[in-house]
Amino acid sequence: MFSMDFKFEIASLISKELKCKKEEVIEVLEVPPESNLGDYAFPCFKFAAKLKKSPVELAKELSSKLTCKFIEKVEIKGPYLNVFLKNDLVAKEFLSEIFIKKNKYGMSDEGKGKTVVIDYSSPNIAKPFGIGHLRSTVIGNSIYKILGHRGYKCVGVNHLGDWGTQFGKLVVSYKKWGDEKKLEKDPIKHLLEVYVKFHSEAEINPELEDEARAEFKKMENGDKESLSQWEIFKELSLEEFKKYYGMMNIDFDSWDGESFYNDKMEDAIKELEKNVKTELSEGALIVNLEEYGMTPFMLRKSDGATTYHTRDLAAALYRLKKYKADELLYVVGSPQKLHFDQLFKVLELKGHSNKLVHVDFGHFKGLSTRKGNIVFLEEVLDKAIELAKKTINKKNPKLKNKDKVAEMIGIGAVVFADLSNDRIKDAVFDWDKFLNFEGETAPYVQYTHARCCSVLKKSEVKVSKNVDWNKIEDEISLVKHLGRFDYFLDQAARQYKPSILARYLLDLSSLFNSFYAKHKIIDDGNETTRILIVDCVRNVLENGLNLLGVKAPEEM
RNA sequence: GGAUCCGUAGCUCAGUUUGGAUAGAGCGUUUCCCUCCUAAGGAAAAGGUCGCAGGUUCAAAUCCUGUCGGAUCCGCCA
Repeated sequence: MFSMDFKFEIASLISKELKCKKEEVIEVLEVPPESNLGDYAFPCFKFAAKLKKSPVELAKELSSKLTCKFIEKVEIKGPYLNVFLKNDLVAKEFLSEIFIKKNKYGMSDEGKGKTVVIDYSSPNIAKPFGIGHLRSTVIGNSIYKILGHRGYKCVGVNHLGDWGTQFGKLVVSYKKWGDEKKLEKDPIKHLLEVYVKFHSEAEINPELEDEARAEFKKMENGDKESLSQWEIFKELSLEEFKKYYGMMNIDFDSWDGESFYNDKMEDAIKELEKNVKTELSEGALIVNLEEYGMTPFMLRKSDGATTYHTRDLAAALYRLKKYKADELLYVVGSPQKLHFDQLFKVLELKGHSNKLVHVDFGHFKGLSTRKGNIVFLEEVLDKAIELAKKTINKKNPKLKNKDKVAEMIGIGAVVFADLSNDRIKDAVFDWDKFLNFEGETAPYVQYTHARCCSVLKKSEVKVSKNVDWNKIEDEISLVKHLGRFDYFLDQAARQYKPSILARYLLDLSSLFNSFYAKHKIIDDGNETTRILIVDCVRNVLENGLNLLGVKAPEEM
């Protein structure tokens, strides 16, 4: 925010000299790749041709005229004009702001008055909560928090996969191979077992598929027996899912899953047909999307049953109406790209101009539920927590609340590992990546936070913003990075990429740790200023971690 | 056959949307650094024809075209 002001002021100085619009200068004014090249750089070659001068000439001319109270010096480096700001003024702007705003630092009213409905996590009932579902869950959760911080009203929807022919399969296979005792003992594992068995048996015996379809038809028609079986499966699954959500401190505003829309599909079709032309093709009701280069959007199968197209249409219409949503976000894997392109096109054809975004992400390679080849979230979290506990016992055996801290660290490591890379890329599941506490990991950032807390606790100095700003020297790169929090948050929000925030926190931690190793903070003649910086770093780290859904322990 | 996404160091990735200054991290490898605020840390070394080939430009990892690898999707599963 404040750094934008510096940029703005420099741009207006330059534009005055060049007699052009301020915006033109702002657009090209950049931040140099290295800090020894200054705070802002003006690429003279972008204007030189227009003014019929060589870039170097232009740079020379400008350099003598760029003076103001916050500019330390101006340097010509090739065709670039590099502007250096005065450290004390920069530090004063950034640090005072953080000190005053505390955990509200980085908030903005960017999204004020706008409601965004975010569909995330959305696991399938009666299937294990695998590591594959973790991505949607943690990415969605973080986007929910980040957008909230930027002023949006967020509605988090867990669109449970609790309906469809798969439940026909499940009821049929449970009837054939199910075991009540096994179901009681470990419901999800047992249901997965019979589900996998169904698929292997169906390969030899294809009429099983028909049987499953018939069973689901019974459910749709309200058959009590089938439905009560389904209820049991659903309840058992939800119980387990909520355990994980609790561990990760994730909650939803709505749990309306697929079954919720069961009685809203016919209305949705009618509603759509008011504005969009549908047609019958091979007995199925479709919206032809050929002219948009897409395959048809199928509303009803030839046997009269609705599809997930219909269901997602009904859900979208419901969300737009009920929450008066300005934006709909779907945090769903990239294999469903086409599906959402189709859905968005149909909504557009219906006349909706809302922002519709498929926040897509790559998947873990080589994992598939149908083949029973799956990594369980429970196992990953448990192992991470266990390892964290071991590490604590080794490194800090006197720590209080060991169990609680181990949970913060273990879960943090897993969540962060999944968030820190660009969501679009496919990932190879690797235990070492999730169970690593060094380098670019949550424990690294958490450790940095704990270090800050420790210093603050030991120092006798009271944190205050009445410090000697002239004593800012080596600290300046750290301070400047603190000032960029707003920019990176904005980018993360705009691109729906928590990874941008995660990278920022890693960089901030790295800068702090370098500083920490090089300089003493307590009893070094400059304690008041440095303590303020430590307090600000701590504040931004905690704030940033929270927005990622990771907790920041004070000791570890 | 049609469409989308990915390809950067031994491995995992930033940087590509908005083209600019010697392409950055982490892991692993090789050295150092705890009588001093938490070594889950810090300092340094080694490691790259940015898949390949063209094109646009004063300037390309970044934009365009082609091509090769890998992944994914393409109406009666969700």
